[in-house]
Amino acid sequence: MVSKAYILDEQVGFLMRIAGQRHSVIFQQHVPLDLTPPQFSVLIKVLELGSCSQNELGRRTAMDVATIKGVVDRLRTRKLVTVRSDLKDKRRSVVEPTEETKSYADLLKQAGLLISDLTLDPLTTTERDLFLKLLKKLCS
Amino acid sequence: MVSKAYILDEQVGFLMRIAGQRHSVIFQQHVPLDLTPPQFSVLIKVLELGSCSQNELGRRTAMDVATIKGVVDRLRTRKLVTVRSDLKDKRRSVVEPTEETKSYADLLKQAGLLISDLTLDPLTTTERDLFLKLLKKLCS
DNA sequence: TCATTTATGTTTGTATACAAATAAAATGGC
DNA sequence: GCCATTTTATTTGTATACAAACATAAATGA
Repeated sequence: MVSKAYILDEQVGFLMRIAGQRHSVIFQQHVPLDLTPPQFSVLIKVLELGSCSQNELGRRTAMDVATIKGVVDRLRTRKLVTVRSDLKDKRRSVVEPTEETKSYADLLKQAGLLISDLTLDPLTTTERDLFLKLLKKLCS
Repeated sequence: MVSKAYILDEQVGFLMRIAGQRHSVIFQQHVPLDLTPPQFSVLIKVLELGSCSQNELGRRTAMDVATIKGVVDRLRTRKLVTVRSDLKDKRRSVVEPTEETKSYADLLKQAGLLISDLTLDPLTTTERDLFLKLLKKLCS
């Protein structure tokens, strides 16, 4: 009774990790301000919302409470966001983009589009749409 | 001059991260021995090779030299691999599976197949093949 | 109102992930 | 054989990622 072959390099989890590594390299080469992907996500989201509690920001960018705290802390240290406590709900930390960050808004979005484009470069237009459609199905 | 819309939740990098999170949950629920994905990959690879230097193991599982060191160290602590220095090439650390690990080989592979299957569950058979084909294209 | 539950944030600990610097050993070209 | 280069491994530092425990504040229900 021989078990079915298990080729590590063909498993979906392994391939997603490798594809993610390639994406990281592209990201790092083209992102402004030396942002990491999580930092970039938070800035984009807080620019979109204008103002948001730290925990909600975490949920909207799919980050754990402990993870979002670290990311926000580092963005605050770099003065890319401000953090203040909410007077109406004393539990909440309100995160907002700084003026400097607002001035980078367009640049960040353009870079984001370029990074996505370069990441999907090995695929044709048709394949890209299909890949994104299937990838979305694997997100829940 | 308005910049094109940038929807974070539709970017390939963001979606890959979310899909990876879902995969992680499935992985954790079904992997034997409470292994992490990198630990699992290393065990599978070292079972396949029988014996391998630490750095080569890293290359074969797409891990940085510093990362593979930590993974191997933790597997060694748990007595799932042995590490000895190569007499022919004194730079090398030779990593090998323990007897216990060998006895788990089939179980690990079966779990790996199940995890991949559950991860791809939202897709039809045709979609799975297509997704994996496109994903491979995005790996280099 | 008051006790229970829920929500928000912090802290600690473990495990990747990778850049960069270092050290030691092997290899290649001459 | 000798030197420059390459390979292997270690160490340090930074940044996710997440579980778990904790404290505080808000909401809820009887």
